[in-house]
Amino acid sequence: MEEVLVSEGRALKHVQVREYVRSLVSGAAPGSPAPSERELVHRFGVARMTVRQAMDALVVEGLLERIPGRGTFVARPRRAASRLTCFTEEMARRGMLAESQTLLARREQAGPGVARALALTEGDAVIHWKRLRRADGVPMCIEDAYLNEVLIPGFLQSGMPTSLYDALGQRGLRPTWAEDSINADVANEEEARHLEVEAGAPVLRHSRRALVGEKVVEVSRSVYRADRFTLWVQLGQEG
Amino acid sequence: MEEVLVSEGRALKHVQVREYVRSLVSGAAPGSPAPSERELVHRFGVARMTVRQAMDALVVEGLLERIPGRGTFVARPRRAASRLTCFTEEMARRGMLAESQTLLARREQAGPGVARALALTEGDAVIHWKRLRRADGVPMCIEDAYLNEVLIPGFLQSGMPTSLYDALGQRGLRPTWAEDSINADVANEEEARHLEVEAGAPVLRHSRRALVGEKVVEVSRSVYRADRFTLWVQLGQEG
DNA sequence: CAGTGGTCTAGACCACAGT
DNA sequence: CTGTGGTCTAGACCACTGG
Repeated sequence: MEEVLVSEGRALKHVQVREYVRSLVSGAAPGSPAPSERELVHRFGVARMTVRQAMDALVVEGLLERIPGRGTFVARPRRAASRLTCFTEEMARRGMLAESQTLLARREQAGPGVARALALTEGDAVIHWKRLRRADGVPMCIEDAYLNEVLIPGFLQSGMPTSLYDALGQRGLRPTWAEDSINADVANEEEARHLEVEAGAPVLRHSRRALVGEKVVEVSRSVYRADRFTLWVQLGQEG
Repeated sequence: MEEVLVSEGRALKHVQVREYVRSLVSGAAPGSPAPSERELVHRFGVARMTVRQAMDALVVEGLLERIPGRGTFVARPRRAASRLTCFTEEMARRGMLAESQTLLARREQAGPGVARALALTEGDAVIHWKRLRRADGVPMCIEDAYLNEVLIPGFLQSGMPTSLYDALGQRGLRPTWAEDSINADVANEEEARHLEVEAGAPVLRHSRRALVGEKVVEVSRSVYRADRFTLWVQLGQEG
């Protein structure tokens, strides 16, 4: 929760120590030793509690692991639940090149369904963006998204990005939460034409409601070619 | 990581403070104030850093929230990612009654694929359990599961449970991690017969590899009627 | 203004690892 | 044995909040 900021002001000591240690161990192999607390006390001329505050943050973060009597070490990366990604990022993760062909991109007034999903009032401005998505040149999915216009003024004019979540992130609006539903269906005529399959071919239908904090930034429906796409989810017990 | 234990020994002070505060706020409404740090200092006769250590743990845990200049308050429950559930639990969550018809339940020797998935050696003993699952009487899915026999000796003899994860939990083996894959397909003849749909009807295919710690306890493939079942997933940014 | 949490100091003793 | 992290003390000053 505590953050950097204050571009000119002096940095807090525990932040200095924390970032120093982070830079030391970034890229280090799991199991590598981090500096001992007392060594950092001498190097920075601070109290040990200050060093511990710095190290605590990195331990909670999962970067370091303490072993009493031995020292502090780089933790092996904890199993990570599925990252919240958009199509572009997901394809990149799979080593594929994502391309995008915009079928529709305009400002609209929210209808009742979209307004409810975006937690807006009917008639509020939304951005409607429909794209055909390819991976390594092969049609993969049709994505039909609505964005809350109030949160991203000038989005349509700013040149449409490739990676939606990356673009949102640059505005501090990268989704932190998503509610997805997934089911199976068969392609209708229009979908089949775009996806270059036979009508009636199996498809995966994916709906998403993406939030940043309490604000809904995106709702979308996507239809994926089942012969080209399998969804992967990794779930942990906690949150 | 620090834990209670030492049934006879004296409890650590920060643990005493932590558990005192936890008991105070358990059941309290979000936004209710917790005792101030200095109040706890006086009540327990400890240093403020000790109190802060206790409170820090509860803040990291998500139970408390600090507001500088105001105080410490009961946090509203953070959004929870999808719980790791089995069919029985998932149907219960939807307010439906899960029933189960065993199609096959026996001890087998692991074939190459199952052995790899369960992190065993080919020929190791596994439990093969195939069931037709109904919700409110309607066929919903066919689940074909393999369990690591070594981890659950006598499972077949102990009377098959309704909720697999509940039964595993009673042996301390409730999965804490799952790797799922989901895609769309059409039902083959046998599946269609069991699910009481036409062959070629859309279905959702769901594979799971469920672990507790580092041990793989279950691998399964399920096929769901797409007209009766939609998968829901809630994802957070972190883990 | 008084009260809160945020940061920080300069020590201390303990249990435990490894040599 | 030395060095490590785990715990704890008794203060201090700060920025911020609310009345």
